[in-house]
Amino acid sequence: MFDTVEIKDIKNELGVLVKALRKQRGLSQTQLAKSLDVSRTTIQNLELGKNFTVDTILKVMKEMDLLGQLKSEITRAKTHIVNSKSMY
Amino acid sequence: MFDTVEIKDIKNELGVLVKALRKQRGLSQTQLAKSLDVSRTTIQNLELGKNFTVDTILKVMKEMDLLGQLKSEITRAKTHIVNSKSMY
DNA sequence: TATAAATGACCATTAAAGTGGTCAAATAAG
DNA sequence: CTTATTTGACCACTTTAATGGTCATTTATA
Repeated sequence: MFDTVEIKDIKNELGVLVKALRKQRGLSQTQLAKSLDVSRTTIQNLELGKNFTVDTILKVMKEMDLLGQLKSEITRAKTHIVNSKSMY
Repeated sequence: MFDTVEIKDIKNELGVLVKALRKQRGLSQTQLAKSLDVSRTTIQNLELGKNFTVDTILKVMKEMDLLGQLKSEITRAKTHIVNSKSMY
């Protein structure tokens, strides 16, 4: 019914998304890296689906004004837990 | 109007969320760490809002069956980009 | 088409995440 | 209350993400 989503897939998807967001704003990897105070290699690895830290992805999301939305999602998830019966 | 969300805040929120999910399933840090094949220290740092890698959080989310939802969110975000005029 | 800019790939080095261990304090269970 | 379990805090060590650089190839621009 639902095929299993792999961690590698998610990292690849995130990379593609970051690249799209960057292009949308007309920035090169070098420009984005500079404004986030990270190296171009870090941006490159992120976009290519390698492993990276949350700090890196959150810096990108902050630059793209996506932190508020993320916080909302987390709050939503938390509410969902509180309202659900344990099941375990 | 909107107060700025800080990266540190998001990491703290994520930590609280992971802890809640873990408790919901009645697991100790040691048990969760073992099932994800990471150290307890890694789980502890994640829950306490320290820096960590995406692999770590994605392992947790996979265990909690949250990878499908995350993929949906990413797809949604991508669609949003495609449909929006550049503005930059 | 020629030229410039951007990207992917690689490499040596540095910084930091992850590991496995211990111990004291907090929480849960008896 | 007493005991057992869990958790937060450290610490030395290992692994790996991040850095800064170069170079070849792809893509955009004049």
